Amino acid sequence: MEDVAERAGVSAMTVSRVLNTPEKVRPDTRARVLEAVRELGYRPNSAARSLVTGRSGALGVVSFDTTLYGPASTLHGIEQAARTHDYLVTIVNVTALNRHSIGEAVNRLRAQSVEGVVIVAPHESAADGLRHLPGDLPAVVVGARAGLTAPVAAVDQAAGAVRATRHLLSLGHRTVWHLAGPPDWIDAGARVEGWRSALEAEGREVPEPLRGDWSARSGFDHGRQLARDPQVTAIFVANDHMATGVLRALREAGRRVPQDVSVVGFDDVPEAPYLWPPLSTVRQNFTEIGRLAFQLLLERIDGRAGVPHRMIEPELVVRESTGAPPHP
Amino acid sequence: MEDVAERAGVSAMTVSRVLNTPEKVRPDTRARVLEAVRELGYRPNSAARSLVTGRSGALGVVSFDTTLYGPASTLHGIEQAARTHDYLVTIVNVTALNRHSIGEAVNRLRAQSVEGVVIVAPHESAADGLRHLPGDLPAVVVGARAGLTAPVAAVDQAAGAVRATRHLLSLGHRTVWHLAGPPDWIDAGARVEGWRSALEAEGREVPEPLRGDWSARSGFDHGRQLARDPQVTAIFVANDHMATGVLRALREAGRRVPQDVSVVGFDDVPEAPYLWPPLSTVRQNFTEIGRLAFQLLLERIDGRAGVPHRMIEPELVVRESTGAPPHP
DNA sequence: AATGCTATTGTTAACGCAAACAATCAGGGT
DNA sequence: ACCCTGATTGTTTGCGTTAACAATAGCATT
Repeated sequence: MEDVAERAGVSAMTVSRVLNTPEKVRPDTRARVLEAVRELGYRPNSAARSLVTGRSGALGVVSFDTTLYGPASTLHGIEQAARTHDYLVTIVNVTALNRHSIGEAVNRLRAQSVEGVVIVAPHESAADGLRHLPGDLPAVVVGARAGLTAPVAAVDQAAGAVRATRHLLSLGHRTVWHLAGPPDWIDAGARVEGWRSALEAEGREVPEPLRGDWSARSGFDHGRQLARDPQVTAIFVANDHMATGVLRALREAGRRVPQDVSVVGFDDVPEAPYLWPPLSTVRQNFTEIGRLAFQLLLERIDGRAGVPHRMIEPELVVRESTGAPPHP
Repeated sequence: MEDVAERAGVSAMTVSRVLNTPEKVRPDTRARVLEAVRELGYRPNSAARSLVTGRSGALGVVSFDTTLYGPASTLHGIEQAARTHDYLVTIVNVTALNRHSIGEAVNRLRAQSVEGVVIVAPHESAADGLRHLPGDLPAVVVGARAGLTAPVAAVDQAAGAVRATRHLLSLGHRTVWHLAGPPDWIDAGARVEGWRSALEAEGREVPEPLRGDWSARSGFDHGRQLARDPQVTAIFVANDHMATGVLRALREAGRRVPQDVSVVGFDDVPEAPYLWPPLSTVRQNFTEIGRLAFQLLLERIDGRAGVPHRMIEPELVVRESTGAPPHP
């Protein structure tokens, strides 16, 4: 910086001003400085800058397996929003969501002086870790239950499940079976609750839900079981990947979709319209969640606002995997 | 740090040593210092540390849309490997891979003092940007053609295409049609070349390849066209998502898979075994690519080695979407 | 007891930048 | 000509850490 200053015939401080508050420097000197910067290929040192300002321009994201469609999209949304505000995003994947692993991940990020963290924590078991977040680091949680000290951004999973279930009932099905996600996942639990409440509101029988693990494999396995029961005419599957497996199981068992059995998924993955048949599903806007999480975090970093909890409404997308039940 | 030093009755330098080179400090003083650190809740300031050491402990990853399965998995592999070596990973997504956008992304990362960058750049048009990388920043490229100044880690796409094509020929098909990826993608081009060379090596007719855009939708669209041609008995599709669309198109046209038409995909996405029928495909180990890229980058950062180009061999996975051609 | 080592700890300075305050400059009014 | 004001630029200082060197302590050897 000193070299630049000398070349432009000004002091180092003026160079600093040109870079940070250009409007406070006369246009002609500003031009001289910029020219010198260009000629010397000068790049400010971010470490020195954060040392003195206390700001790093970096955010942390703690996530469970960003290979999954949901977390990957959320991360993408966060990164997009962060980029427009000149923040960089640093990620830490955790293989388990418990108090220890979350604490460690947050500490690693904090050691890098991130200004705040977004924790994508859709597990019940993460709750403990989330309650013990350091109080001095701005944090936002995605997809957790409310009631934390940190703001939460989430999709209203239960509402989505209600819509899926009502849709199937409105087509004339007597009741709706449910292939749920793993017990520890908050989203899975909320979808079960939504499904159950929708059935109960109409006074329908509530079958025992099955438990999958989100994978197409588990959808296939449980799908075979459901296919054997002629009573089953409508299935609400907790995500599209499992629904993919269910579709295959039904087909192998000779049950046609949607003539014999209707299927609704959850997520609306990009392939959903091109499965066979095109899958009716509940779309959650992960990118929007990411954007929202970033907004909340920014408010926190800037010291604004309290502990808002924001819900995003999911949207039912009706395609060809749902229809009226067969006439017996 | 001064406070910790005082509390432990040592100098600040000793505190620094306890944290960085604990073996150089007597066990009892080390214990005292650690105790003081704990009591005061002291955390070293990474900005000050990198200011003086010139190392930040952060890597950058520039990628095109980490929502896609391949880039997401690669990123995951990089992050995993980085974590075991105490590096943190900062990501920048770019929406286009040209010289300008790559340069900008790299500059943003460099402004944050990353020690090196991995560029996931499977586009032909990225080549220009990759040739103009700053020479003073360690960089590794994933999925580009060789011939750069930076090391390249890539899956041998052509070899995978050869395997897929040979597999179909060995089942008795006269020739193999190809639904390729977008022209600008290096992987797409390499797969076309592999497919073509495998056909030519056997003296088979080489049909005009179709061009999709990786999406299930484009697979569906082109699949309908292929389904109309009774000559078509074997299709090599450049990725699994498009193959998903092709399967649906064939089904709608009344052509059975694999009895009438065989289909091979590429990638082996987690859902591939649960499509209907289970998809034969070429598996590329993205996680391994990520790990490899990190290794190469680490060598670069540590000043070891030259410009190695490493290829990973993909693996053909035969499932139920391929079989012998129909007897005419 | 003196010597020479090694292990351990301390002191000084510098990393590159921006905050706070100080100085200077240009113009407007009297 | 003089003072006042606001705009612009400069000077000093400190952010928290570690590298480099200096000093001391501890111990074995003669």
